[in-house]
Amino acid sequence: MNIASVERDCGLPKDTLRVWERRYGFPNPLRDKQDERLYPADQVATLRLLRRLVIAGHRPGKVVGLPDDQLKKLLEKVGGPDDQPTAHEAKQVLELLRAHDAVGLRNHLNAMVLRAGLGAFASVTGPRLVEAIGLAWSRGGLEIHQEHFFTEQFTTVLRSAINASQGSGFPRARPRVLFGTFPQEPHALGLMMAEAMFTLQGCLGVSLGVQTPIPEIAAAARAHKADILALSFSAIIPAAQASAGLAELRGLVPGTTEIWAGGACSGLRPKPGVHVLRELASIGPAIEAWRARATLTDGSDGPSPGKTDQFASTNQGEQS
Amino acid sequence: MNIASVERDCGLPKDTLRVWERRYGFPNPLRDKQDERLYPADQVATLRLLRRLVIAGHRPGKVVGLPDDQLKKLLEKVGGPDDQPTAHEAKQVLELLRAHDAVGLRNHLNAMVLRAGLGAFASVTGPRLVEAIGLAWSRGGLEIHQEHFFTEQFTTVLRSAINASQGSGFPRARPRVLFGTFPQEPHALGLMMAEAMFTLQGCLGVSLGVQTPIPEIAAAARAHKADILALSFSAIIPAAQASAGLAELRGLVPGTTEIWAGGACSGLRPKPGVHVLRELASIGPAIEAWRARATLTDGSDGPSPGKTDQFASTNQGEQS
DNA sequence: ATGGCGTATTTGTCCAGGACAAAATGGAGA
DNA sequence: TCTCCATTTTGTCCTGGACAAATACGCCAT
Repeated sequence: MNIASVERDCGLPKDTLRVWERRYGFPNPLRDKQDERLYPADQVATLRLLRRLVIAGHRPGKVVGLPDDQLKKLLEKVGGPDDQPTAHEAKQVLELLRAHDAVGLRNHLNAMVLRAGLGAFASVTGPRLVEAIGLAWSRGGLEIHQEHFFTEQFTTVLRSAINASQGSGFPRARPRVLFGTFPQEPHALGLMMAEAMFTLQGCLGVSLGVQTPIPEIAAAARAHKADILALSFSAIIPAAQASAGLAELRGLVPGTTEIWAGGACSGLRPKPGVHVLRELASIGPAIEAWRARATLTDGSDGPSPGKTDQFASTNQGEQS
Repeated sequence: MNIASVERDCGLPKDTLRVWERRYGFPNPLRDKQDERLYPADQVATLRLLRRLVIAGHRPGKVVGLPDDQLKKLLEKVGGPDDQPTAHEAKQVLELLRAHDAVGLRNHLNAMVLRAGLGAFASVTGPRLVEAIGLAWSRGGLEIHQEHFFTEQFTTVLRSAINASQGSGFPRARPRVLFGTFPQEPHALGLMMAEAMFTLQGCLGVSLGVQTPIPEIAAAARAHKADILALSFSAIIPAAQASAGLAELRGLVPGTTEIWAGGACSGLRPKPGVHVLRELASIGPAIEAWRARATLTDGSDGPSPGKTDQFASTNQGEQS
């Protein structure tokens, strides 16, 4: 396996792979006749363990080079003790995942949506479930393909629930909302849960999907005459990048378009012209507030700017 | 904009950006105080044009360094003259896209599915539409965000059609099908259209989504006891990589699991243990053939291997 | 003990410029 | 017109050095 394949499969950049080898002596790939690195399968597997540990907060210098069994022992400890209520809710999902029961998983997720209602599912149950699955993965209790499989089923269930709720209710023309993520952000579930929350308020949202270049997001916002630009940030986005990207975006879209940012990214801070919604449940009230502002200013061009800080709730429940 | 951002936004690897600069004198980025490249926005825009031209078959040595207006002139010529029937079908969709009409686009796509029926849509109309949109993009007639937007709407419509058809019809337990793409392949539409074709035959398919590492695909196939592993390849996958990946995968899954590969990738060739389906419409007959083989061998462990070449149709209509 | 702050270490990303194989091109001969 | 071989083009990989941002550590004051 060459260095480009390892980069794709493990998510570790080429430069990082080379510098780990230089500094820590691991990985220790073979070389082909042109002196290019050839990574054996077992080292690639170890690199995947290492990536999980690094994401979980371990420092490369402390863990790179350790034998596999020690790495696995460390992995079991990440994330602290099991969160009881979450564990209970997620337990059955994990069991279905481990049993590879596609039909059962789909039915179970559908039942969860029906029981909780779409609003509670998208703002509370769903995020909690996604977090639990991510935690299980980082502990090594799930294979990558099981996480892919979960994502796919979750997407299907939530998407059809959104579609179903779109026709009903009280559809309103405004605010017009555009959804998207930055190019660094491949995580689609947080975005979709946000979309659900907006849909429940009668907004007909339009999604660009994940990983759209910032100038393109801005161009789309202008083209759609969006009232609100909703961006989702998972924990993997470095705080500085999120901040810089939001500033760039703020400069590219008209002042009448509000920017709402949410997600588990720790570096998300409210700034002039950028609202931060710490949890998905606050989307509903925020839309109501927007509409109140809109009618106040005659509703033709959206609300006037200002009153930013009412969005900066202190709660920090949500995750991507 | 630093080199990593440009890599993400333009899809050109860092090494390529540096070597173009060295060889052709373009791009010609500024430098910050640590002597690192800073790309101005206009050069990034030109790089996007260049990427389109290179994908369309132009050689970097001939086009890198040319002024923007010449590049745009070249872009208008790529893809040959308009394909008349396709152009007619896609015209309204393009108009809706250019008008940023979310509701209209959704309704139009839904109407297309209803008019053609899911089978014809997923195997003929849909691929043709996707190809026309891709062509329009490579000619510069569409912004990136418009293509994202189209993908999102297309996904939503097709996904709900698949869901709706899943309950009805004559669900059969076999064959069990697993869908996925290689890590290099981010294109989800081809995969989903294939999923639709399988679903119409009563298969309850399970999707891993895009970009799953090959060992993980194999692990999932074993875990789900898949009868068929369906892989989608778009034109961006180099022939050699597709071939090598399929060989690797073939060695990792049991002989009772068939591998079916399809898509616009030119390098896709049938080989021992790997079936190539050149067009989506051939999926239906192929499943019937599988079932005939399955009952022949008592249907408990799937059909015996062999009779590979019946799948290697000569037609080449499909695209990813 | 606890919290704030300045210094030291760690870590990821970038650079230059060379090398080479795979792919594409072009020309010669059948 | 087609096939085959030499030549050019092109992308990706290499080494080893550099540096800033992030993180940990030691110190002092409360």
